[in-house]
Amino acid sequence: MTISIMANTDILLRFGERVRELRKKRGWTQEAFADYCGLDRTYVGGIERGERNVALRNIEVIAATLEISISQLTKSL
Amino acid sequence: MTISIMANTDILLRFGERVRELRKKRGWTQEAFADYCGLDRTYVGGIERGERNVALRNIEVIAATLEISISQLTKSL
DNA sequence: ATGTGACTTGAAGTCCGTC
DNA sequence: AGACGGACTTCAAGTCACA
Repeated sequence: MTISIMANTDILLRFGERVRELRKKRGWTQEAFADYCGLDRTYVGGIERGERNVALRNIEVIAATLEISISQLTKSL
Repeated sequence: MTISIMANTDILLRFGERVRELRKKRGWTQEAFADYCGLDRTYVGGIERGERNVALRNIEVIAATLEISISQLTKSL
């Protein structure tokens, strides 16, 4: 029995899916979102695909851009 | 007026203080905690001093070792 | 509008030690 | 028990051209 649909998959994939979900909910493209974050478009793409082991400072930037706390951003992980 | 005592200070410092607080609450030394995490003792020391921009995989390891979720670990940040 | 490979540079992370 | 330094290796950060 699973707690969440994202349980038991890699943390980077789960984080990426979460970011993508929240970004899309706001109707933003990857490119626009990357601009808001002050990050490169391809870097954000890599995060959403679970290829980047994002560090705390960028996690903070992403949460701030989504206007939620880091705790909320990592809620379902 | 401040929301939290740790607001407006660097995210790395806040994270480090949070880790230190939770580690001490469990009565663990830095070295023992580092061993449990499978990380280097000097690295964990650096994290607690706010000198390390910890990435997601290690945040997950730290949370798991403390037996809490990442969301709980980053609750007060 | 996004995925991907290749790349450089700076920081993550380890291992030795001293105070 | 923990801060801190030097030297080292691995990896995250950040960018680009092209599909």
